Amino acid sequence: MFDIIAEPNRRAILSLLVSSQQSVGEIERQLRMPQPTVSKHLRVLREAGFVESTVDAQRRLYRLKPEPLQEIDAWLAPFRRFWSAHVDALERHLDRMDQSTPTKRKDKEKTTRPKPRT
Amino acid sequence: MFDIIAEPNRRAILSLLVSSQQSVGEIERQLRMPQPTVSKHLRVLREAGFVESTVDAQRRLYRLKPEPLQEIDAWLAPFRRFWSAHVDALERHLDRMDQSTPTKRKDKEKTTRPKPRT
DNA sequence: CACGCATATACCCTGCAAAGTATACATTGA
DNA sequence: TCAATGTATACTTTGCAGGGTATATGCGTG
Repeated sequence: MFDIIAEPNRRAILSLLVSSQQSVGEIERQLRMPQPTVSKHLRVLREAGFVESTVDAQRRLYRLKPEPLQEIDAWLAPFRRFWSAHVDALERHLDRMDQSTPTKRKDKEKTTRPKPRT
Repeated sequence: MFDIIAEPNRRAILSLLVSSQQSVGEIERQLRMPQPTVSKHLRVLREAGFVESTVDAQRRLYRLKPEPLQEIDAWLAPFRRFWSAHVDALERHLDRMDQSTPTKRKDKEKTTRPKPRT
């Protein structure tokens, strides 16, 4: 599942399909990649359940299926909890620093403060 | 970035680190993988910014850094919109079904829908 | 200082995934 | 029926990532 989205072309295809379903030829033209490449990646995506296709005459229309990406989203959940906790801690820490050492700052190592936005 | 988390051992390491920082040896033991493997994956993770390390005598303590995973989370955003839109549409559809056929219900297994693809 | 523990790195080997090219298959329309 | 279009697949080649083994490096301790 993670291998699937590791491939940049496949991610591009998925991003294309998020707006609406597309035929192989449309994907081929928009992403400027050779047709066999598109077909092969679509096959991988289909077999992994990321997309499904319907037949429209000679064309095949591919559309997104949400489940696999939802699973990836689910995998991220513990990490989301992790970093939101850390943003909170950082903000509390910086708040205390700001009032306890308003004029001096050591900057011994990487005390460079990045933008603490989420 | 996506290549990084495509590797199962690396995902395991990241999942371990989400609870607290760990030394190489601790990771090695908990995941039952050879030490060079752990070190090599940690190197990849460090160079990609997923983890950072501090020195504690002969040990090195590795801890999670949130940014790269946050970017992956951000990449998922459009897809989240996609599938929630679909859930909404499905729910609206089912709502209409519910009021258009209000009296007839096989009140065996109540409103259990036949596995609607979310 | 020498040893032992903890970690990193060098090296080789193997498998596999992606690209490219050519070709097969299927559907439509004349 | 044939040609054209649209898509899938077969085959080969190549690069690279990951594993295994051995060894190097660094840091405490007797």
